Amino acid sequence: MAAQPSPPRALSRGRRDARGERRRAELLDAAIDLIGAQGIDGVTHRAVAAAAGVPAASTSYYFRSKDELIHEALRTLAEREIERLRARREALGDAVADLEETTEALAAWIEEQVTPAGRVAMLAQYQLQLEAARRPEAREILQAWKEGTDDLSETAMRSLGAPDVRTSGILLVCAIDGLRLRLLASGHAPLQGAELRGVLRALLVGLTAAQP
Amino acid sequence: MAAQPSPPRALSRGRRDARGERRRAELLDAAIDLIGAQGIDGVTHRAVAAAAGVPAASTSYYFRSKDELIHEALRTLAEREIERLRARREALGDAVADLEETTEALAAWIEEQVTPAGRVAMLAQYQLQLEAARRPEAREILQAWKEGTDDLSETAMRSLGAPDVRTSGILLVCAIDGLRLRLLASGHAPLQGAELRGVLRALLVGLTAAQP
DNA sequence: ACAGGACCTGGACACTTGTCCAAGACATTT
DNA sequence: AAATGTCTTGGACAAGTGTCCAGGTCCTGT
Repeated sequence: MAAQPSPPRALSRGRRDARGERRRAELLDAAIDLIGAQGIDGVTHRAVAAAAGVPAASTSYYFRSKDELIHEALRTLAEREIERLRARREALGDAVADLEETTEALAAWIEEQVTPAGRVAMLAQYQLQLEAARRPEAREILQAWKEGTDDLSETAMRSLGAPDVRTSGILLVCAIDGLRLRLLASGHAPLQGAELRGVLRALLVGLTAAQP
Repeated sequence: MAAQPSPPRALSRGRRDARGERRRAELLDAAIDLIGAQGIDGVTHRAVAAAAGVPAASTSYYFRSKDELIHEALRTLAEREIERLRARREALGDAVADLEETTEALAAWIEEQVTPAGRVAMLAQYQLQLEAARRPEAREILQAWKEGTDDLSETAMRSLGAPDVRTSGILLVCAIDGLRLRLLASGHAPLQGAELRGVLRALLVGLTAAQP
């Protein structure tokens, strides 16, 4: 029996090469796009490889299994979005804010996400939420994300002088989540620019005024 | 050439027999459960048949294709939920309502849906919404459903004396949708009985008070 | 130049899937 | 009881899937 060299397959952890890192990232990007465009079950080794423009076996080289590929893709997506949230939160700071500017910021934030480019990320996020309803591993990924949105939302409500920032923060997050889902599902935007701002202003006013 | 008899396969429309109707309904029930428990792609001919306790070929006999099976299942689910909504709406009538009773009704409505039994229907609904973001056929099914929820929601806001029932109605629906999704995704209920009622009361107060 | 490792990939395997068929079981009408 | 149309189902098929392997290529350090 020849001395068995350390098995070359299925490394996927402990990489060294920069090329490898890059290709791995490309595969994850392709997987995220696929999740948004086709749903989680649209993610197959062959589809991901084709979308990334690489041969089929690559995905098996960089990921131990399809589950790991999907998991890593969702984790990566969450990481990015959390970073975006953190940046916004940073930009907001602790300054007291006007109702109008907050409304405008929110509307812009939402409209930016309804962009074709943003759609993918949103769809992938909702996919993740449904996944979380079923699999605890996904719940873990979602946890940090949720903290990010809650934090940003609380900050916004605090800057508006809301009495109970926790409750109203959660409500704001949920309302926007529901709004975005509605925008997604109905295809055409049911709430245009001015009307959307009206709705958001009403929501903010309501949440700010409410006493627990 | 023998005279070809009318092809016996793929009827799926134009049934006569009552047995057939019953089995078809059982298959649809099984499919709906599967959608809730495993997602839309958990629906396979064999899985549906197994869940319904019938041989595998049955599903192909009653449905022209897997797509038709899924479509019919989603349609059936929507039909049922719309009927539930209509009944609620009926019960509400046009009476002026107390903030407390509306809060209580809403909370009960939500808590009823977080039941294991209700979870399946909720999950299936969100699955449908994501499907609608991708396929126009699903959008059609969702349309009637959305009208039902909006109608009920507007009625509730009107009975509370809200100034703009359309806007606040939509917001109420979206907020509750977001809340339910959060409940689903986080597994454990993050908003218990009393706290949930607090949040809902705040939301209703806010929406009622807001001036457009 | 060369060795060693990481990277890369064409091809193969077992398995699941959607769909179909042909033959039988059953009910109802004649 | 015979006929007729529906229901029922075991089995088969091609297509697609996850995963693996054996051998290749490329880069980096010496």
